[in-house]
Amino acid sequence: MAFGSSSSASIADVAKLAGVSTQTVSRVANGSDAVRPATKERVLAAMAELGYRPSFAARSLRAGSYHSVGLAMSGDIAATGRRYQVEGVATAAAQHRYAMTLLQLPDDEATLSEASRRMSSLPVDGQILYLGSDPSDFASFEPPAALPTVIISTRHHSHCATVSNDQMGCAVSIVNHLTQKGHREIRFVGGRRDSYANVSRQKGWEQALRTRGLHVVEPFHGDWTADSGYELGARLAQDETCTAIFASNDAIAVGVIYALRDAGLRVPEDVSVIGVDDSLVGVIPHLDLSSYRFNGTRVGAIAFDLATNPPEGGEIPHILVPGTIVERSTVAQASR
Amino acid sequence: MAFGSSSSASIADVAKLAGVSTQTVSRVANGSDAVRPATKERVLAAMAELGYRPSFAARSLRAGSYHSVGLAMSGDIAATGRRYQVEGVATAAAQHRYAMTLLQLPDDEATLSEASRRMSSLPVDGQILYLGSDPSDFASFEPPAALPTVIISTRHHSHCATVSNDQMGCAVSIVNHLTQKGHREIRFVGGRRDSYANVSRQKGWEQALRTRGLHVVEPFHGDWTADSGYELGARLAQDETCTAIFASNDAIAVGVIYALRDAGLRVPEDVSVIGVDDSLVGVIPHLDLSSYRFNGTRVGAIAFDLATNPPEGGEIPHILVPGTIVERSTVAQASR
DNA sequence: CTCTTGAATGTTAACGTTAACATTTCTCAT
DNA sequence: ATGAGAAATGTTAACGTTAACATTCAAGAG
Repeated sequence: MAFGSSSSASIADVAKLAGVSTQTVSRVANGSDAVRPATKERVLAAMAELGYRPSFAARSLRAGSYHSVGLAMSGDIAATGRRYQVEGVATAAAQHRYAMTLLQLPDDEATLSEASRRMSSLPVDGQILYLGSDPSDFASFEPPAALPTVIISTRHHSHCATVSNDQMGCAVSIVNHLTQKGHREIRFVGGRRDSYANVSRQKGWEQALRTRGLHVVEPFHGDWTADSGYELGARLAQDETCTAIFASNDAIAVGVIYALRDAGLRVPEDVSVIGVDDSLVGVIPHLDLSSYRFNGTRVGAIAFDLATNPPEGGEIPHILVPGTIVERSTVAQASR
Repeated sequence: MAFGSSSSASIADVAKLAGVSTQTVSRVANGSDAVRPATKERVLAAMAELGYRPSFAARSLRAGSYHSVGLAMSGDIAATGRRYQVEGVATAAAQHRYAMTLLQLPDDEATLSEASRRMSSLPVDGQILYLGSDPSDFASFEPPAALPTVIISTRHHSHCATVSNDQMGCAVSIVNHLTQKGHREIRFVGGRRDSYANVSRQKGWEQALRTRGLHVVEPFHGDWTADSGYELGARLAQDETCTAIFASNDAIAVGVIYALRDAGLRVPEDVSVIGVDDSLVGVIPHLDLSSYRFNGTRVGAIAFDLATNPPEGGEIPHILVPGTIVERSTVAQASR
């Protein structure tokens, strides 16, 4: 058992103990087959005895790359909607045997340039910036030449590749889904007005309705909670013509459903309700809620690819990843 | 604008362009005040022109440390219960201006030794291992001498510092809370039997009841979902004497509440219900659920401390971090 | 004008690793 | 035995940075 050796043993210490050159130790450490089994044994024994740990610093200095991708974030790692994308990047990295360096920024330093500045001195070959919906320097930010940069953002950026969930597409899909079931009076119930995602969903909904020549009723907005959904749902219950409701997230959808039921309407027989994020599975008894599930895994995978293997020239990519509808409860239009 | 320079500029390139020595560039890069303003200007200009990015590899090779902590995980980063601890580590790291290297392991490689082996070649000064509830090599694992190791685990380990949420303490607190309100017939509704957390909570509940000489009724177990909670709640509704229910998580608690109400009981007037994790805030209309909230931030902070600043000798720490009860709905015992 | 002093800048060496090349050792056909 | 060729191992140099020390320079005192 190692004893008192303060700093870790280097390849030279191992070499000396095993009676070989450092290069041979290096070969063993990297699994080269050009080492005699007997020698290999001795080296491995020496490594074990000294508790040898290869120096990442020296290796990557030599190699000129880190085999690691950086992810800069502000706010909660695991807030709904965010978590799957973070997980997606981590999974993509794991699959490529890359490490991932996570840099969490305090909210008051959550700008692209600050994130990039900090990331520059970390061991990463590429960076993925995933800040709040709208960092203050979004337009003016220029990525460092030495570090391939990807922004997770619904907005297009003039210098950086961008990827994100397709918020507009989400709305269009949902409207599609409902119209295919015969619904023509489809209302939108929004979350916070200052949320980019919420605004995009509303925009997509409105646009999809107009394309089809359907009736657009000015939507209500709340604050993403079920209680706010309930309140807005109670108002919508007065709307005699409405047969389908698109809620901007699942909590709102749940609130709306409860309000409709409390107003004597049947869900889904009278009114179909669908949410977004598919975040409430298993959490409410006897409630199967249809929802739109984003594909965070794919967003993460694409962000990883673009950051570690940036396209040479040409267009700057702006990729919107579609999700899918998880159908559990909406029904064909019925008369009310 | 930089143009075509394939690999990043080094300190030597900057020095040459600015007409100074590399040491002066180094001084500027590290904010030393022993550089004349005019010189500093020239160096900064050269850095900007070349898109200079300091080499993490060279710096840490020189320094002998990485200023970074590793977190190895298996499974979902953001599963309930896990997310706050991950976030806690990330936050602690950010506060100390450390980076965090996240290593995600596929489920079939989720052993402590594999995690440690992979982490050994990453740029970290210490590692935090946070695998599933019970990795196969928990008992036999020996941490590498060169890498301070902390395991996030409720179990005690003979060679590694361990930290975790105090599951037993959670149960004891909840029983305390309910007995203080006068409840004496307190039932437990469990999640999955193969979950370490669930088993600990049950054990703590049983122990706390016995200490007080209270009646212990053999608990039901389900699968963590609200539907399973509903089913078990429906059975408990038959239990005429029960006045308080401790559900092993919030979804179960919700299921139980609905079942009790459907059986004609009032919650909380007839029966108080409390859950664990405080995970359902804002997602169910008009439902304020009392819950036990773990202190993941503190678990993360302690894990970070132990990993980056390991105690010299003496006892191997095993720290259980208590959470707090978030009281929203339980009431004093009433007759039924 | 010289000397002293301190500020500014430069030089050297070392951190641990591995690609590229050089050397030694082994194996086997003659 | 001998030499050719292959296999195993060794040597050198370079990756980019900065601490420690060395040198140069500027400014003020005498």
